[in-house]
Amino acid sequence: MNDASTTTRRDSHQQELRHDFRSAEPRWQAEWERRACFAVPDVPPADAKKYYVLEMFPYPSGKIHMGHVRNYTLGDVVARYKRARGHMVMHPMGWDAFGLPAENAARERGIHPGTWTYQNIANMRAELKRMGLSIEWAREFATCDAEYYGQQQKLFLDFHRAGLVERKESWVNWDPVDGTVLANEQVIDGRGWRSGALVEKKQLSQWFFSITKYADDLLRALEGLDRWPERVKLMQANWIGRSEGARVRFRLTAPVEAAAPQPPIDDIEVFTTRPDTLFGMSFLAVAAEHPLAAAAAARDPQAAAFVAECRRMGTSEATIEQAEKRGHDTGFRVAHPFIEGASFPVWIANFVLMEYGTGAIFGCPGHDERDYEFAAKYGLPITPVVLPPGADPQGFALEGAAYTGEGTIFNSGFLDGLEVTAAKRRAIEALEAKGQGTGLVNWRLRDWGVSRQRYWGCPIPFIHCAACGVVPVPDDQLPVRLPEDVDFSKPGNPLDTHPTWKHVACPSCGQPARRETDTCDTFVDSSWYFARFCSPRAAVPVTREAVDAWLPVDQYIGGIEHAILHLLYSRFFTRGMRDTGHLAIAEPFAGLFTQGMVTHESYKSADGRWLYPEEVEFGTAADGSRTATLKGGNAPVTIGRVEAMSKSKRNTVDPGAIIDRYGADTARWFILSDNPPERDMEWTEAGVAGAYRFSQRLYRLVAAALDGLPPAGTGAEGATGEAKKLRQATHRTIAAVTEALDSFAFNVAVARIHEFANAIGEAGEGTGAAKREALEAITRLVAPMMPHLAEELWSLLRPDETALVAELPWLEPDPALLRAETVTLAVQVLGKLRGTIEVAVDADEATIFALAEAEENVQRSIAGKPIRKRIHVPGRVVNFVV
RNA sequence: GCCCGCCUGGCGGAAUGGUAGACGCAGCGGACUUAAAAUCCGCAAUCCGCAAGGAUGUGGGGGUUCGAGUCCCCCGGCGGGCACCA
Repeated sequence: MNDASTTTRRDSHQQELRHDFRSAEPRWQAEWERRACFAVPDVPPADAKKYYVLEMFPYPSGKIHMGHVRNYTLGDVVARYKRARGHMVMHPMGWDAFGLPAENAARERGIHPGTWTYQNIANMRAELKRMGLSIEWAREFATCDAEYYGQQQKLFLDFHRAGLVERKESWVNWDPVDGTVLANEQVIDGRGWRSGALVEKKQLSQWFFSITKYADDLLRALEGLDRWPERVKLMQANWIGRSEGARVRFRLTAPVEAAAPQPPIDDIEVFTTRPDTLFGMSFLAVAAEHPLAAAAAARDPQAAAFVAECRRMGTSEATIEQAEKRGHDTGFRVAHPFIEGASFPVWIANFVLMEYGTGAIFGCPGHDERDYEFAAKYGLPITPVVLPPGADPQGFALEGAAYTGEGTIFNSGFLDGLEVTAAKRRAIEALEAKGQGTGLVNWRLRDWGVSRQRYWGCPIPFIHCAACGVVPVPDDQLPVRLPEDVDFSKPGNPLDTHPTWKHVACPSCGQPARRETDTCDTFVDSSWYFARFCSPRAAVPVTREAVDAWLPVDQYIGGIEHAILHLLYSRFFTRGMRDTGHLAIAEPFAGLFTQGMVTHESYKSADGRWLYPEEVEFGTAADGSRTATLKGGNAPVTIGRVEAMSKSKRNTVDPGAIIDRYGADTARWFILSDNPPERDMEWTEAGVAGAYRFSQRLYRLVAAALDGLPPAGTGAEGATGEAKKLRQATHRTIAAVTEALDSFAFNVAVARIHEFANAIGEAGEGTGAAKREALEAITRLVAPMMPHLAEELWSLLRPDETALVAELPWLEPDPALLRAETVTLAVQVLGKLRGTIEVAVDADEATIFALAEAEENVQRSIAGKPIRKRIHVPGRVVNFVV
């Protein structure tokens, strides 16, 4: 099979009309670099229109993948387009360089995490540069640079001074064999991924950022983010999870001896959004981590066994909620706040989360699905207290499920007859009057635990002193650097097991003390990097003049998988930095675009092995369907599903190989042309080959026309006939591509450029100046997408021009050429298309109706029936109702 | 389990509530060539029909409307997130 890398020896004319991307792409990249086309000052001049384009920075895994290529291509189109529109564009790049994979590499291959990371960065930087991105590399940094994480430590201390940092107990996944804390993804079916040991929950004292202090503001401010996708705002709102309800105190019928040396427990607090259903209560349930569960476990081995079992479930909410609902009756009982003399059993339940509300619920199985399932399983009573509209209170019974809709309260004493909303209010009033509870707004959002018991992260800058407590590291001792000499052969956190690193003098009293050995969650690193880019070498976290000028990011682009956590943490961090005087704004990202994933077919050999695409050869079966066999043999291969590219499925395509074979412009063009950027795209060999053909066609279109073109600058005004038609196509395409780029419809922009290329190809002789105008226009319209080819074409069309396309302004369409003289209207009868008519754009309605009615096929459909209604949508449609 | 999306020809997709399928990929036919590749031209949702034309059609079912891919309700399939992967 022939391909783009085969040098074909044919007549010299053909040879001449072939775009040699291999020499052109590096040449233009060097020229952009030489002219510093993409450099901007930290503080732009006052009259500059600034525009900050940022793609989510990559984790330096070693090689760029197609997801990166897609992400950075999208961002680069925006950056180049906005620059052409007259903005001063900042477009930086860096590395999200701390994290688990570097430690895994260290354990598995004995390579130092730092060495591994910086090698990966060098590789990936070179690969990204080959894409021809309009990035200002002078701003580059990695989060594992001490210059970066040292400034992060300053922010940590500033946040601490501002009351945004606290220490709390929290639960982690603990691997008892490896002696390490496990990430959720390292827990597989309840076992540690390396040791295979059953994972336990363990309580540790950890560092937290007080994100909940901003819960209300983080929720309200979503409204103002008018250039964010609605679904992302919705996901964030649900995550923050504001709910109105009540805190209810249930008195234990007898005090319970607490497990730890603490005063006995005599009541349990519950949060509920349904105080209206209190009369439907049938049990109370606490989380396995609740003090009352501990008290039960202390005196009852069965309760202890159940609590231990819950501890083996891990900390992931998905695991907990998907597990079968199970419980254990503690034997304790609580009194009902309203029903004199009534009491209910207290259970420990595996679906109650300690982190939400108070870690305890009251169960009303009649009107809550989870409570219903639980009550049905353990034979607990189910009393309906909400009567659906129109139901009969005498004969009403729940049929196999809870009723969670609106209705009227019954079986509920003083609440009877009230609607749900009114009953909630009345119940809260009654609770408050009796001192048994209070109305309350509760949030699902929890404080952000940032402690990680790992080496490859930003050290948390505190020192533990027996005498002085937890003492901040003084500013002049920052950064707290990671030690270089670390031993990954021992279990546990290498910082903790390091012989000397943690032993320091207390900054306050000078006595021997211990350094904090926890490092930061890597989400902290990515929560302010966008601000650091504005003044990347500053000796402070950010310089005010730079961030005040450049922030917020005007267009942020990245994967939908970050819709909640990364974006929420960055919004929190920006508020924290504002309140500690580093910034003036609250919202970091004015515009957000979330791209889809890159997918590919997967392939499996007969023995069930995943195969790389380059190991497979394709053919066509007798029935026309595609077949696949192993290359260099004919062992059958199964073509599997199209799914997200992943190393484990081996359905990956190496961007480097694609650029070698087709060039960066082709890769970029295919990615943009395939589908809308917010959707998942499928990488196909045929698609990229098609994109390559188009790039060559464009080159031929220009190169073949050169000899016949009038000199540059020849006016095309006053053109008639063919030439005018071409000029209309030119200006309509400028308008259409501009609109498409403004709305992220890059695939539509590509389609319009294809149509335009067809129109130029069809344009007849004698269109001289109009043809030059068209070729120059198409060159400049493709420039954000295929920047190297555009420079090459521009140099052919304007050999004497000194400016690069990258330095030219965007084109403006001539409104006079956008107008049409006639318009085609669809003519419908009863909403069904029966014909079309061509009318002058300014034709009056009577003329249009007469013309439409006269149309032969329309006549046949009306068939003499009287017309009851005539509808005319100007420029679109005529509809007759008969 | 909970929250959020997506679903249109063989494939990717286009379409301010107004001619569904633009444009591209793959396919088929033709031109060029000794031949192939490359290139250029043409055809193409499905079914019926020689044609004119008709019927069906945007995951399935229902609704609103003169008119629904688009708005509303229910269902199905696929995907993202669920707080220590990044």
